Amino acid sequence: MSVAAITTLVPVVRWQPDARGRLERAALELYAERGFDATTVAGIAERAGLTERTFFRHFADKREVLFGGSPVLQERLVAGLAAAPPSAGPLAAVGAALATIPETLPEERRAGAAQRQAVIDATPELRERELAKFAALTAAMAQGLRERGVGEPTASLAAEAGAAVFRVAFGRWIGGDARDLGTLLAASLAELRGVAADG
Amino acid sequence: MSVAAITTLVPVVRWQPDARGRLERAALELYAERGFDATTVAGIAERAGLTERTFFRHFADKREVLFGGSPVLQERLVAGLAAAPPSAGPLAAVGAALATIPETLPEERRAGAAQRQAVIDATPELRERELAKFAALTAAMAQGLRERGVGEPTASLAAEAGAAVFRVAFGRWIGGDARDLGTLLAASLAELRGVAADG
DNA sequence: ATGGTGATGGCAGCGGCTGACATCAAGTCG
DNA sequence: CGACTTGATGTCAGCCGCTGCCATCACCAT
Repeated sequence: MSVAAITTLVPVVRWQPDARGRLERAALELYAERGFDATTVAGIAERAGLTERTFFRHFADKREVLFGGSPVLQERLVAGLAAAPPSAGPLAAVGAALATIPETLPEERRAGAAQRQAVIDATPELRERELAKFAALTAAMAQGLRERGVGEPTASLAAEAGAAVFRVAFGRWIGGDARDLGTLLAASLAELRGVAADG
Repeated sequence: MSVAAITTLVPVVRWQPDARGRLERAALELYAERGFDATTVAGIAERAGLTERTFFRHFADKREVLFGGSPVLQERLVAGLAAAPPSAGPLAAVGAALATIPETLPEERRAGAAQRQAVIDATPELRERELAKFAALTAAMAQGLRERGVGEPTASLAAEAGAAVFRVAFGRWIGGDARDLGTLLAASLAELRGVAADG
């Protein structure tokens, strides 16, 4: 038996790629199968072919593993705000930022997003974390608006409005609305404008 | 030595009163002195003259001990909504509900509220819990408005507006604004109305 | 007296999370 | 080409949050 054959029996490369992604997928599967409370971090790591200690090197805690996409989304939104034409008003700039979201959440990810949301909705601890992520997102957008020269409280209000639009559109998207996310975002924003124009 | 004297050496009553309140005070003190993370539940219980096990009979977890007043506040707000005259519009009803808050948070509690808020602001885990409590409060107010016949999305928007007003007024109150909480709430609500009337 | 009730204590144990140290493939540089 | 560094992972010990289970015992009703 050659040396090459031996080294092939044992992993050729020391570590399989994308440890973080494997942990995220394993966690979502287990949370969906058994529930969040009945899932142990050791169990997640085992399914991912890793150890518990490694899990905590990638994620701060057992909840955070479901929110790995949050920083990406936040960066995109802030970048979208900065890229909006200077002439655009606060809500128009927010709309431009929201319009970049489908790049992060294309149609292929709809089913996965829905599964993830079902898990979150079923677990108080995860809903709490989701609120915190939303608050951070809203604060970042308010900051981005201020950097465009928007004053307070307009910046905070517009950011809150943007968050509300996202919530509504995202809920429709994972709820099975046939329209794509970009269309839903635009429609929800238009509805908000309609409501604001009334009473 | 009489039997009466002996029973006085050892506690006359089996348990000191207000175990829950003692735990709340001990926790706030320790969180303020050493920080949330450096405080153990066993330490809180010890300062309160109880055991760790008893702490968890009164509070679901280490964070919840700072939010014992939340259900009371929520009940008052919902009751205030229900008590507002039927002719009052959504935001006026919310204003009437907010006006009942100073009964729960009178001037004497300002210093304690400020200390508590400083601890919360210094601890991510506690800020997360605070967000959850606020969300619950907002949902309860939206529900109360719906029971007054207010439709969606007006009910949710008015509830969010009420929460924003409370946040602003409360922040000013614990920030040392000389006006009392009732005045601050009314002023903040008036400012919101002003903003809404503009662009 | 007798027995029920409710708040608390004591104890064992799981699991989340952390610090410290070891391992070892792959890259870097002389 | 060999020594040295780097970085992702493994291993282990240990604290602490949190829970289930059973015991205790003042108080209260009958």
